[in-house]
Amino acid sequence: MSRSDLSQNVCTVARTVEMVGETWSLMILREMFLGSRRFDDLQRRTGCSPHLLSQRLKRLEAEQIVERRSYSERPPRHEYRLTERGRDLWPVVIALKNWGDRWLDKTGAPPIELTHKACGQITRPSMHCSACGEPVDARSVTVRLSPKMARDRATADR
Amino acid sequence: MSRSDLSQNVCTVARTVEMVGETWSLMILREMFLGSRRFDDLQRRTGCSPHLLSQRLKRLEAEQIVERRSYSERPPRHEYRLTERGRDLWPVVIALKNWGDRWLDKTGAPPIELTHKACGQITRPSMHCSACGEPVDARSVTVRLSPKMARDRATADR
DNA sequence: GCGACTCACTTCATATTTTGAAGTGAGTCT
DNA sequence: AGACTCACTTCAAAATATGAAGTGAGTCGC
Repeated sequence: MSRSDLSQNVCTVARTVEMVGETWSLMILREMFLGSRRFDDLQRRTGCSPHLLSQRLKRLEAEQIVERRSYSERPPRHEYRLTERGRDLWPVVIALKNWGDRWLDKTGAPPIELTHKACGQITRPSMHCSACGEPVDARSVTVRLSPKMARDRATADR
Repeated sequence: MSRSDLSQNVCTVARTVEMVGETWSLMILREMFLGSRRFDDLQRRTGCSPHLLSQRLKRLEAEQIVERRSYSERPPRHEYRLTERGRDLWPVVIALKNWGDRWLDKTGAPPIELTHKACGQITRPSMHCSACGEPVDARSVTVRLSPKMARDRATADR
């Protein structure tokens, strides 16, 4: 199965992975959440080659995750902005950050520090149950697949 | 900059992306969170080629995200299990799922349904502030970079 | 009005990765 | 004995990524 066949998958994780689950797409998203908007900034701060950056931005634009807009006619200048769809990928980047801060950082002081505007405290957002509000992890839930998803996986068994 | 240079990055997001931010690694993780443990199951249910699956599992094992263990001497049989480190990647997969459920699913019934064991309710975990417990998103936080991280990004500017 | 510079890319040759089909080897099952 | 399962490995072809160099519109300083 080729990577792009994932878009046909019933599983929404698979389809999301197909859209943004590439190294440089994730790096571009990180960088945009840190505030970069311009091509050159993205290129230097992510370390991505201009060729690939250009390809990735086109894809992210086609997927309506980023928007390309002109902010000056003369000289002609553009910038890339996250759409609502794009901003909604924030938890993915935060989840990656949390894992890295916990398991890869040796200094104890994470390279990116977040402050919650509303409460003014330094925060490290984590997953909570939407029903009861308690923290949740892999072990605190049970999984149920929709019939369609179960069939999809069964079909792959042939 | 090549993909593997990301591991030298100060940013823990970059380093995490380098470790697990590949299409098939993420698919393997999804599948393991759904309960698959055996090579063949992973292969068929993710759709990954056996060659690549083998490579990815070796990498995930080297990174101590999964553990390979024998569950039968004769016949010789192995299974792969998530370590604690691996289980801690759950929020990444959930964040991908949430995004996909919101933006890609047209049916309204997500293919994977989670139930919180403690409260018995169907749940869709989301990010909450670790300090005050309120829900947080991209717009509700301010970002501060550590001096090292700021330097790292500045250096890339040369 | 010339040369240097910035931004936002594109082009191209080379290198690396992925894909998919086929094969392997230990062992069980009938 | 033959078919089958599991857990892979091998290999060639195809797809993708990398990195250096180039482009073109425009500005800035002298």
